Amino acid sequence: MKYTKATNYALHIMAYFVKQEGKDNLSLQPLASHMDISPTYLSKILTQLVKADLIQSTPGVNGGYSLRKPKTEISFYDVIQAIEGSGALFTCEMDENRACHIEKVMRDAEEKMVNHLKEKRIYNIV
Amino acid sequence: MKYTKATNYALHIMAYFVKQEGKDNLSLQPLASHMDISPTYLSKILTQLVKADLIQSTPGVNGGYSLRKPKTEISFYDVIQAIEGSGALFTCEMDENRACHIEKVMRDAEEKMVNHLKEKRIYNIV
DNA sequence: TAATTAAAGACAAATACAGTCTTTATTATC
DNA sequence: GATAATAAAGACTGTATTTGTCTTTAATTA
Repeated sequence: MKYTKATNYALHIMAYFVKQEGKDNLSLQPLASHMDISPTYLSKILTQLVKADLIQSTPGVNGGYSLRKPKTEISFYDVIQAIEGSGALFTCEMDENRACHIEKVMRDAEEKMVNHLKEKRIYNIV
Repeated sequence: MKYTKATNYALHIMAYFVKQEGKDNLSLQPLASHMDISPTYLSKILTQLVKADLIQSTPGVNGGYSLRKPKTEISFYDVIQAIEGSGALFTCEMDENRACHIEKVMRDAEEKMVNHLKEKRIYNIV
């Protein structure tokens, strides 16, 4: 569970979709102006959200993007995982074979963070 | 609280110091062979631990490094902070002025991880 | 004074991230 | 069927961070 700028964009984008739930498809250009991101960069992030089945897209005239699931089912974790994957923050590459006690503590710590992100839903903050 | 390879080295180094507590100063070369890190790179990490007052160093013949505090007082957090500082993992740069609700959730999540790292001591795992 | 040790800082290579540009594929409308 | 509007894909560049090396300087003991 690492974070980049794209993570932040994705979370803000999803929050916007949750706010606009029920309205028409949102297309790239208006979204880009509203979020103040370049359309091409935004496009890459949206494509990742589509692949993770959080939103759906339709090309062509009147196309755009819209939520795929009920808004109550979308956690912070879901969104971040869509962008960053689910790799651990910390990996010990020293004691290759045997279990590393340090890694264990670090993973347990990260798990507490992740659990919080699984509990919190996007609609909790719109 | 971000992590790099240097974080992992530092934690393993401190674990070794805790194990060796009470023995003579450990100097760079033996430490480097034991940890399998290049001496010059190790030196940079040790210098950071010295600056954070976790260990102390003495130059010259029979010099080296040794623990600065009672081993029961050294948390994972202390070590990581010495290497990485205490910057947050996640920062929202969008809503410059007003508080960002997304950032709030992310910071709360991180805090749970950090609290775990403050509770766990190095001597717990040696 | 010489030998041993740590500290500091310049430097290089590798990696990851942010962001742009161009081309292709799909859909609706005329 | 042609055209316009839209998303998807992929190559590419610039920048920042991290890892690691090398060289020089400073401190301490014998």
